[in-house]
This record gives sequence, structure tokens and C-alpha cells, in this order.
Amino acid sequence: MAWLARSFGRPDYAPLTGADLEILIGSAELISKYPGTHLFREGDPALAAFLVESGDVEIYRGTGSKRRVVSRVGSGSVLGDIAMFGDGPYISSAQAVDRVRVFRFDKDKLLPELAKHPAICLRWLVAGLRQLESTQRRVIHLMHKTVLSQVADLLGEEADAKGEVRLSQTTIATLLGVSRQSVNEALGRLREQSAVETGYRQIRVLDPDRLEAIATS
Amino acid sequence: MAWLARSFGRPDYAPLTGADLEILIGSAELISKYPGTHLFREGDPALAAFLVESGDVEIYRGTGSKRRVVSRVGSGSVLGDIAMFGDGPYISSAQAVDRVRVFRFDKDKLLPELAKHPAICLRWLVAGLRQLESTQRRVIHLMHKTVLSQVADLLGEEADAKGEVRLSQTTIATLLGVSRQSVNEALGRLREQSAVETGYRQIRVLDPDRLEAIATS
DNA sequence: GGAAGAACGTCGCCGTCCCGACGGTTGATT
DNA sequence: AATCAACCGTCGGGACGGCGACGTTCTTCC
Repeated sequence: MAWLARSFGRPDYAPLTGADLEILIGSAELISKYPGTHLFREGDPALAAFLVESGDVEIYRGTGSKRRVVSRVGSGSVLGDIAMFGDGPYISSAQAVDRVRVFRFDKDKLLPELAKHPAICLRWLVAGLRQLESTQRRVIHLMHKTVLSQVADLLGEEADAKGEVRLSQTTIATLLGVSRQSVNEALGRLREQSAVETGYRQIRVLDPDRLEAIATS
Repeated sequence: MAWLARSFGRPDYAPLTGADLEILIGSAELISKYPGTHLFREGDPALAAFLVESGDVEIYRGTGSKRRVVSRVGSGSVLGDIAMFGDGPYISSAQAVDRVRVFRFDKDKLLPELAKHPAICLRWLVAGLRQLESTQRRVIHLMHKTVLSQVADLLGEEADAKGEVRLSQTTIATLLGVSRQSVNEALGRLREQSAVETGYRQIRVLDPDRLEAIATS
């Protein structure tokens, strides 16, 4: 599928040949998950890695009251590869939040191919490093911990072409690891400055520049 | 050098052949840096990646008052690979804190070799994912943000075989993105519970189990 | 051995955020 | 159209941590 070639890693770098692509698809399986179901759970033996084709997946660690959302990823992201290559159990759980379609790469099939085809391997490497980069950015914003700037930053990154973000305040709160009330208050301040408009499950970015300024303050 | 074979990625996984090792060393150069000097700076074109052989390196972003320490890494860690493979400028700065010895891998020399040798590529992949995993753990502990548990966790990870940690409270503070005073107070509480002993630029872990319990509380 | 500098210990003030609670609003379901 | 669940807006209390300040102790380097 052409989508795979476009989305996996950087398209312009170490281009995948048709043959490489065949091999990648050959070791993958496209599966579908309903909202709330798990792709894998923390502690399970890591027998496969996943590439998200559509929908959002929430990565978290711990259970019950100690559940912490590590990140939420969407189309083009890779999951479970740390554990799979590291040869241990999964270190976090992955739960579908939408209707989700993912490619599943079984370890047994994938590893021998990777060992033979450097181009695919390089592509996977780049995908992993991209995750690392975004996680590092997250660290920065968690350290610099005023909720206002965190919210501003998240809105800047999450906004689509029309400047709209379709997330509930509760969702934003869990994403940032803060309380819903604080998110509400932050959005209130942004609204005062006419940087955003808020509605039911929806936020419209009016002034991206101001948002950026607040995020990096 | 045998050190390279042992330290890079997982030794037990996709073992490097002698020939692979030759190639890796052939594209590397062992250089030495004095404390305070930079391996690279944010914004510079990413022409090389680095593997730390000895000493500690601090990774940070921003300058002046907006400087934020992303992480501090030591022997066996890889630096600058995100930018190098991503084909953009460095996204953070790397500064030696000790006397540091690092292998420098020039992009020009390394990339063609990687494209030809899957074993090396796989090794690099695993190294990158290990970084990702440790950064994800950091996110968890930053979200779960009582300074006490953060300090407990850091001590648990940073302690050597004898249970000693040689870091100043100021260093720990910047590492966690909190104030020195808070670190001091947290250490005081740990001392009260006889979990640690504190001295000048040195902390001795007495009760790792209690530390672990506090870290995950 | 003495001076300078770095690191440690402690105090008080104040801002930010978490938590619990409650009422009003919107959207979906039947 | 009615009902219900999810979501939004807001208030007050309490805990935690940042910041400035000051004194003490430990190192290092003349």
C-alpha cells in the first residue's frame, strides 16, 4: 500500500524500493480495533510492534489511580518497538481511543527481514528518533510547568489546517497531566486575550503567533 | 576497540561481526573534550553523531535564562543522531561536564556504511530506542511531580554499585527542573527516614527498597 | 594556613495548581 | 420531546514549590 511508503519515516530519505515495500507489507497485517480496546498491555511479552494507520492511540503506564498517560499518538506513529527490539515485555499499555486501524508487525517475521534489508531498518530508525524528539520536547514543556504555556503549546501543535482542535478539556488535562479545572482556567485566559475561541469539545485558534509567544514564555 | 562492541546497543542482540566492527571504527574518530566545551550547539548543521566513551555530557535546549536541561548522559549513550538522521540542524546543545571522550561519527562516512550493513543499523536502532525509553520514564516522573518522589527515583537510578551518588544538590535540581531548596528539603526527609546519608557533593543510599517505594508512591 | 568560592541548611512569602463540589449547558439517545 | 450523560464554568481551601535571603560548612588553590 502506498500509504505505508509515504508515512513511514521520512519519505525523502533512504527511499524504499518496491521490493523493500513488498517485504515490509509481507511481514505486516492490517488490523482494526474498537475504542477502548487494547493493542497491548504493560507486562505482556512483546511479540509485535504496531504502526498506526488511522485513529488515535493512548500510551500509558501503571493501572488504576496510578495510571499516567505517556503520550497520545496518531497516524504514522510506531508503537511497541522499544519492547520488541529490547527483547523484554511491553513497558507500557496502548489503548485505542477512536476506531483505530494499525499494521501489526510480528517479531518473528519482521526481524529476519530487517537484518537483511538496511533501507527498511534505517527507516525504522528514523521513525524511532522522531518519537524521541517529540518526547524530549514534552520533557521541556513539563519542566517549564505553567499550565498556561503547556496548553498554548499543545493547541499550537494539535491544531489542524483550519485552526481547530477537537478535544475535550478533560482529554487535554490527562494529556498534560494536569487537572481539568486548570485547563479550563488557562483556556479562559487565552480567551480573554482573544487568542482562542472555545466551544463544546472544540477550540478554535485565532492568533497562532500569540499562542506561540505564550508557549515559549 | 572492544569497548565499542560491548557498549553499543545490546551486545547479545544482532551481534556485530569483526568486519562490521572494523567498518564502524573506520567511520569514527575518538576525540576528547574539556569540561564546559560543547560537542555541538542547537541550530548548528548536524554533520555528525557522537557516542560517549567516558565522562558525562549535558543535553539542553534554549540559552541564557531559558536554558532547560533535557538530560544528562554518560558512557554508552548516543548524541546528535536525531538531527543527523533527520537531516536538519541540531535541536539541542551538548556540553561536556567532565573530561569527556567521545567517538565522532561523521555523517558522510557513516551513512553509506549503514546503508550497506544491517547489523550496525539494527544496533543503532536499539540504542536509539533505549534513549526513547529512558526519556519516557522521565516524562512519567515529571508528571508525577512531587519533588520527593522525583529525587528518590533519580537516586535509585543514579546510584553506583556502592550505593553512592556523586552529584551536588544544585546539579540534581537542574536535572529535575526544580529548585535547589526543594531538593535539599527532599533529601532532608529521606535522611529522616534513614533512607540515605548526605555529604558534600555526595549521597549514599542506605535503603534502596524504601527509596523505590517512595519513588513509585 | 588563609582566603575565595562553591555547596549546604533553613526561613518566610507568595504564586500556582490540585481537589472537591455544585450548577448550568450541550449533544446524543430513545 | 424528554431524558441522560458528558462536558463546561466557577468557587474556596489547602498543599506544594519557586524565589530571595542569609548564615554555615566544606574545598581548593594560592
